[in-house]
This record gives sequence, C-alpha cells and structure tokens, in this order.
Amino acid sequence: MKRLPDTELEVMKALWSTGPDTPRALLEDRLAPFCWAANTINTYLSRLADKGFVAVRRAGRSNLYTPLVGQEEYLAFDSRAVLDRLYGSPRNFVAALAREGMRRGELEELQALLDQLNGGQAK
Amino acid sequence: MKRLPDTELEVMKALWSTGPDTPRALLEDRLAPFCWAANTINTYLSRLADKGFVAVRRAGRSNLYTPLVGQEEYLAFDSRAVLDRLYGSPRNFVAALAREGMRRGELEELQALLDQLNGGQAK
DNA sequence: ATCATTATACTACACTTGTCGTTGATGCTT
DNA sequence: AAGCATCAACGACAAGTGTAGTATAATGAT
Repeated sequence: MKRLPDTELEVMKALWSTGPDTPRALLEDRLAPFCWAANTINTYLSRLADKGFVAVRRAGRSNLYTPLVGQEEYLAFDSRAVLDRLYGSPRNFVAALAREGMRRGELEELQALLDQLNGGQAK
Repeated sequence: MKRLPDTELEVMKALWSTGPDTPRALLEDRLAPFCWAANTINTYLSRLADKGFVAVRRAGRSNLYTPLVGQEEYLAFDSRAVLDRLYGSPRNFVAALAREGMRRGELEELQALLDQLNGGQAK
C-alpha cells in the first residue's frame, strides 16, 4: 500500500462516507466544498482506479464508484506510516501534539480510549 | 509553515541531531545510511534553504548548516497537520494505530505520558 | 437521420520531489 | 603561474501531483 496525496485522499474520504456504488452525482455533492472542476474529480478518480483504490462500474449513462480499500484499513496503514516517517512511537506523536496544545476534550477522549484499550481493568 | 517531503525531512532530522553550524562532513556522516550522492544532499539543502528551514554560512573552504526551524516546533506543526488531513482527533489516530496493532510497550508509554499530561493527579 | 446534451476518456501543463551530472570557483602543490 | 583537487552552484530529467481543457461517445428530442 502507498500513501495517497491530499486530493486523492479527500476523494476517498467522500467515497468512504457514501459507501459502495456511489453515483457520480452524489460524489460531486460530497466534494462540492472543494470547488473542483468536474474534470478535476475525474482525474483523481482515474488515478485512484489506477492505483487500485477504487473500482469503476458503468451503470447506464453514468459511472458508479466503489472504494476497494476500506477506511479502517487505510487509516491503520497510514497511522503507522506517520510514526515511521517522523515520530517513532505513538508516545512521541502525542507529545508533539500536547506541545502544540491539545484542544478541548481531546485529552479526555484519548484517555477514555486508552482505558478501553487496556481492557477496562484498572492496573 | 509547510510540511516537508520525506527526503528533506531526513536532512532536517540529521541537522536537529547535530545542532547549529554543522559542517558539511558531519552532516554527510549522519546521512550516510541513505547512500545519497553528495550532489543529492546539496539539492536537499538548497531546497531547505529556499524554504527557510536552514541557514547556510560559509566558513573558509566549506559550508556550515544551521536549522532555522526547531524540531519541537516542526513536530508540533506536523502532528496537528496529520490530524487535520485524515484523523480529526488524537483519539482517532491512536484508534487507527491500535487496529493495526500497537507494538510492545507502545501502549504503556502512551499511558504514562497521558498520566503525566493529566498533571499526575488521579481523578 | 440529425442535433444538442451530457458524462466520460484523453491530453496538457505547471510545480514538486527524488536523484544526479556538469560547471565553476577556491585553494594547495610544485 | 599552472595544474590538480575539492566543494559548492547550477542545470537537468523523470515521476508524481494539482488542476483543468478538449475530444468522444451515448442519450434523448425533433
């Protein structure tokens, strides 16, 4: 697996949010905030198809798009890649975030997750 | 600030590890594992200088290089950029990591950091 | 059958990144 | 002063990315 560039990632995010066999129109809807030309979205979709990230299926006059790589799968891969690139460990990543200043609630959320990951049983 | 490409980041990592006014020879030493041609390192340094990440100073026959952006500063920026790009929150990032399988000790390290960030006082 | 619509496929182009080769300046040797 | 060695500046080039225009093919209206 390879890390995706920012724009292609945005397209994947849209696809993940819409599920399989997403019609083109819906996809454009989800991507509307970016104000990309329709052709631009085309290019990103072709590239994603080339890379094996989405399947394109013809349905009548139009196309349906389906993500071939799941969100969970990609996030798992990407998060580890982030560590390898610069941080080395989750600890270092979170430490960097903390230095920048965590936002309201982020720390609590994280603590709650850790509690859960620890199996709930207190030490 | 802008995120750096992988190779330039490796050069910055080397510079951070060697401190200010790093002579060229030492830098090449640190970068030896990458087996880059000397010219290649030159290019990365020029690009980093253009981007304002390093200062170059002439010292006699050779150059000295100094990082203009601190490691802490860059990590703080980059970690937040990672969240904005794909995860949204530290929680989601760590959840993705957990799904991929945390490595030995990573979870404990992280918990220890959180304890510390929470100011130590148990709730 | 022809024309207009429309969505897709193909092509283009500038900028970035990864990687070096070539040129040029500076100083050391003789 | 001439030639050699060294290091840095500049130029180069392929692949990837951001962004979109032009061409083409299928559909529906006359």
